[in-house]
Amino acid sequence: MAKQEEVFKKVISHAKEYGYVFQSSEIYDGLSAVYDYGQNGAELKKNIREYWWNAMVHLNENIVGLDSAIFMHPTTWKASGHVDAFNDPLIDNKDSKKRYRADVLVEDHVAKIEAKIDKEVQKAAKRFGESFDKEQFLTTNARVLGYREKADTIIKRLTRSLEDENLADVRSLIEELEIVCPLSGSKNWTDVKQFNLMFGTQLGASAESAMDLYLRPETAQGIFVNFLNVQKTGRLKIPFGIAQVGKAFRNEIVARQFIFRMREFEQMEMQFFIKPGSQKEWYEYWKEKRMKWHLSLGLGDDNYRFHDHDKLAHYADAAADIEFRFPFGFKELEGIHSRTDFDLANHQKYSGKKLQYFDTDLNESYVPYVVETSIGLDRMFLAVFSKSLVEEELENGSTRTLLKIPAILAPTKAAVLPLVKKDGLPEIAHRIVEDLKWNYNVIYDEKDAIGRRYRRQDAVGTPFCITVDHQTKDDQTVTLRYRDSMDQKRIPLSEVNRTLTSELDMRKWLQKIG
RNA sequence: GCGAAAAUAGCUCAGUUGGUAGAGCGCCACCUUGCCAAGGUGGAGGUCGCGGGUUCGAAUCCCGUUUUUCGCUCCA
Repeated sequence: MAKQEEVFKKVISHAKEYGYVFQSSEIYDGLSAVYDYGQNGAELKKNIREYWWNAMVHLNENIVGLDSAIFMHPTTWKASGHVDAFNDPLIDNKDSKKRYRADVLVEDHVAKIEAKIDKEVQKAAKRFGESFDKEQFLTTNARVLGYREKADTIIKRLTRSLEDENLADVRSLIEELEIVCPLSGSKNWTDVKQFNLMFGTQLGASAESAMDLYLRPETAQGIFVNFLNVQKTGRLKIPFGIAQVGKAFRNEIVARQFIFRMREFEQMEMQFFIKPGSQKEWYEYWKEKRMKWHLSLGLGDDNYRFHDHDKLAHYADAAADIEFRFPFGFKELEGIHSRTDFDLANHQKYSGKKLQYFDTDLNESYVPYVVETSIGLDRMFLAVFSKSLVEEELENGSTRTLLKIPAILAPTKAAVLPLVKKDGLPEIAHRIVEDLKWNYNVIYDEKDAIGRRYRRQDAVGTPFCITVDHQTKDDQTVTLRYRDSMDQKRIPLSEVNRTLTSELDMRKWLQKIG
């Protein structure tokens, strides 16, 4: 455990030291759970985004892209369920220091009452044997009716209090029911506090005409509300997908673990629209497809695993996470959800606009079902970065700090280095940079001994070094040095661009997806 | 949000019973070397997270606060 912590600390300081991730507003003491990406972080993030976009949008004929706005009509969030579900009334127990959802505490209490009803039913069934009529018993037995009424009254009062945002009454309810903390058995509760996980803001410059808005807590809804626009203008036939990358915002109660859980984060989501009833097979299809995408980067197959959800979100009929072995353990990296027609049907209901697809094969209209893949770009960044950072023991006993980011994602693809900064070598090196920069992000470095420059590039994650020496002037060859193996080979100057092209060919990487 | 720990140079850290801040690495300039870092010379960089208090005097003691990490909790 202590070792894990050490590794994670190293990841964080390396990310800062080499211009990948800085804390936001650092000169003002920082802002909690908000981070900025530096010169190299911006490149890595962009490359991950591109790798995803190519794999999803360009390599699938039936998937198209979208870039919808962060602001959306407020009703969107009613339809999506976020207004209700993202508002949690929470209560703390002062003795056990545990926090609970107040409504869940009450619901659990009601469940206990309902368990008593079941018990009565079982007892009666035993007593009456085959002549037992369950329906009749439930509607006539005095004890059962008493329990029933009690349960209904509680739920009604809870529902009304929540609707009226009367949190004081929720607390009174908990006290009147003498609900105790499951852990400490204590009835020593704090007030019920409301936590809104969505960020609010206003549209309109003057206060009177302002409209309350939320910053989107997920990008998916932008896809759903544009479903018909895209389908019709793109002449798309089911099954088809819409993909989008963009910022989302959540006012997390606890946002922690570096860039793993931030208040402002970036999602890469794809909503795949399908025929109702086919969700099971598409859900399996995308689980497998997405896992292959991850494995294509070669970060280590045993660092990934599926985690199937038992408890499902309000919209889903099946859900699984792809978990990654982060420095602090296996955690969710991507989610694959079978969302049924929950979102489209609700938008249809709230907007009064038909969101249906006419299936020419079946000769009928229906609201499509949706299978979603949703990956956190920042989490993917952390996965790549943390797994790439290694300290390597060399044969001579020294250690080498190495950031072996997959070459396709590396911020800088190659460093061009003159062996010495005289005898015309810098000029040749500069010419190489001039040539390569049209295709790749490359840098020039002439400071310090060549070995040190190699190590510098190792630490910042540059996969290739191209070294110009005196021999270059004689036979037009340079040394190509590989970051991971430290191997070097001589190649003709004229081959440099082609060699990089082959090493960095997205086809070569993405074809592993199959 | 509760509890614990921490915050000193870009990074990692030292700093004695309270007496005006140091190292290593890194960075910059010049010299030297020239295919796997840590040769030489010179240099830049810190109101010791921030704000109060105690004191003749605070990086050091006290209170508050911010940020980070860990545990609990939460996580569509």
